[in-house]
Amino acid sequence: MTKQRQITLKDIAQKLDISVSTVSRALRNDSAVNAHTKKAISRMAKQLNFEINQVAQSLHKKKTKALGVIVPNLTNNYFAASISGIQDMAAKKGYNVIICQSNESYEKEVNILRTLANGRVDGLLISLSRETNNYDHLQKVLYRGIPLVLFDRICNEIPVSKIVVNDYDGAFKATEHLIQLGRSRIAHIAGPEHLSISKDRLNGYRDALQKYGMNVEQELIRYSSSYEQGAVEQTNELLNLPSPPDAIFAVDDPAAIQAMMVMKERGIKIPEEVAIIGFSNDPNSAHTQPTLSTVAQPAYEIGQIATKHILDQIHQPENSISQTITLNTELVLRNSSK
Amino acid sequence: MTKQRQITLKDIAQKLDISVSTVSRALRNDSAVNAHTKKAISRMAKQLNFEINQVAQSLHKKKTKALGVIVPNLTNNYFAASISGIQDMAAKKGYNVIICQSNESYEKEVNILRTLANGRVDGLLISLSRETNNYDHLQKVLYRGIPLVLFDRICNEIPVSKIVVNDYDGAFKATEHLIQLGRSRIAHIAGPEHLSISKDRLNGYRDALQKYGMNVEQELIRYSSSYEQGAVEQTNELLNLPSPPDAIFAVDDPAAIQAMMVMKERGIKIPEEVAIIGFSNDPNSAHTQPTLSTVAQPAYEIGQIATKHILDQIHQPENSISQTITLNTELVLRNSSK
DNA sequence: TTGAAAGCGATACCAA
DNA sequence: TTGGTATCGCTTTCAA
Repeated sequence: MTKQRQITLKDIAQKLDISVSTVSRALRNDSAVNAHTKKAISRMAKQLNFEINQVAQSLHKKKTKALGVIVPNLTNNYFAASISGIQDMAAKKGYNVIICQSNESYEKEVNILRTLANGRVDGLLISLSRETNNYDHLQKVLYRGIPLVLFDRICNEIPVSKIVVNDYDGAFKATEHLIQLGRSRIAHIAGPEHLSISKDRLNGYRDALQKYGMNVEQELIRYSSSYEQGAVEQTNELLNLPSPPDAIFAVDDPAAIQAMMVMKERGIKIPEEVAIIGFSNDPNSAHTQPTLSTVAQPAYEIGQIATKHILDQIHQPENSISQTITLNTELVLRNSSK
Repeated sequence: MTKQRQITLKDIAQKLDISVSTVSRALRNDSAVNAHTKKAISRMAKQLNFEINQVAQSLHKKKTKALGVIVPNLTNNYFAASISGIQDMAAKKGYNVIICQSNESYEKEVNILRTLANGRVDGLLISLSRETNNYDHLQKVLYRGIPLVLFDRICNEIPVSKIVVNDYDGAFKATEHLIQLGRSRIAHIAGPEHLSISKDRLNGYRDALQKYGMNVEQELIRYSSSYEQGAVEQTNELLNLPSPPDAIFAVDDPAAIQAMMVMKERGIKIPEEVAIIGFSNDPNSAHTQPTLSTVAQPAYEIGQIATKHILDQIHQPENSISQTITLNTELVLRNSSK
């Protein structure tokens, strides 16, 4: 199989003995081209199997028709769903999506951002790694005039559009639900301390307790140390307390599911002894035993909305203002909190 | 915030009153550049916050340092894990990954392929949509000399490297396991008919039955019609048979989980009345009630290997031969088949 | 060791 | 309606 050289405008021009400019115009359906010429050109293009070179086009137009996406982890259902939303919306608008995962590493995030920002993409959608608590890399991208939108794992230090769910409200509702179930020692398995989602969910939890006149006990709030197995450790700590919790609100479904595994191993009855509720409505949560109550986040929609925003910014950079869009969550009650 | 113009080699050259060529050489650490000049250039580059324009570089080199990936669906755990493997390996070798989903549509797959192949990527990794049974679009890409590797959802009609698991063997082992459990009416919830994975798994199922002297009954083999809810229908059909099955081998875990839901609704005891086993070792399968037996596929590794292969082809197109790499599966026995 | 100039492929301005 | 030419930013050959 001989590697076929790429067909260019020049090839078509030479075959038809006309100029490259005319070929270019004709293929873009410029009205200032004779109908006959146009027809001949498009016929020849088809015959030669011509496909335009997007790289050359990008260089000239300074537009790549590509969006960059950086997420902590692709295998997390939440991010997979968001990306699916991003990808569908981008495709609809004629954009490609370059996806990178930071693997929860700040250093990787910085590197990826640097390479993506070098003319490869017209805009960036980012969900921050759990390690990220310095935002110079984002600031740099902004300074270079590249549109940027944060989603889910955002930070408040950077003035860009952000798409999030109402984490505070979701956490509040989840905690309130456990209270109304009659639980009195409600623990919280918290997320990485400096992430805004962790803070917001923790605050929702705290405020719900306070609204119902319950104490916020520090020993019932546990932060994870490692990402993968964090909740295992936290759950064990909670269950080992002299006075263990009778309910747990976990920062996300993976954490909740880990907690459930620990409790099952220890023979603790869910929800009779300990009720539990997660966050994110991971597909897994509908299949656990017992099925897991959770707070549903519209992941796919977040991806779509974030994409719509970045495209708006790309197409009309002048009249686009940074705004934070907060979507609502929904309590999904299942058997783990009955 | 004023949009900063992109810094180019020319800017550095002008500031230092030297030529663009020298700047280009220096930044690539060409030995034929005076050490002093080099130092001055790299200092200036840093000072101006210079980042090379990859699009211009790509145009010249005819290399984009990007790989294209097309999968049917990003939210499927199997594909998410494969992509994670692709992405990690690609990043390690300095490549970006452009990810697209065909949403199981042949038409979309063709379109995506067309746009990606236009100079955007140096190679393509594809897992075919369930609708795809014409391979002209792949042939075209091959003819244009763009390296191509198929993984998981492959076809045998195109002479390229393929990375798959031993679907036949996995299915055989799964079916054999059900037989050894003492089950006598073992059904198969099959995948889309023309996909090679469906065929191979079906054959493994058939041969296992035959090896043990059991009949292959057509009524116990059910193909899904729609993708999303296919297994629901198939399961109901099976359970409504005059003589329903006492075991089910499902083409993948999502299908198996759907089947379990149907059986639970109908009050059928798993595994006492009907044992079930899936395929792919989806993370969900460890959390279902009962936990789901399955056949584990090394999704992440498949992604890594596929990427290694495409990179080999890109770097040494001459001595790369098309080969099919078959990875082994592993039986994961849980409570749904005890 | 350095510079000038051509070229990658497409677009757009200015002339004709 | 068409063609010539400069340009996008970088690389590379040829000459100096």
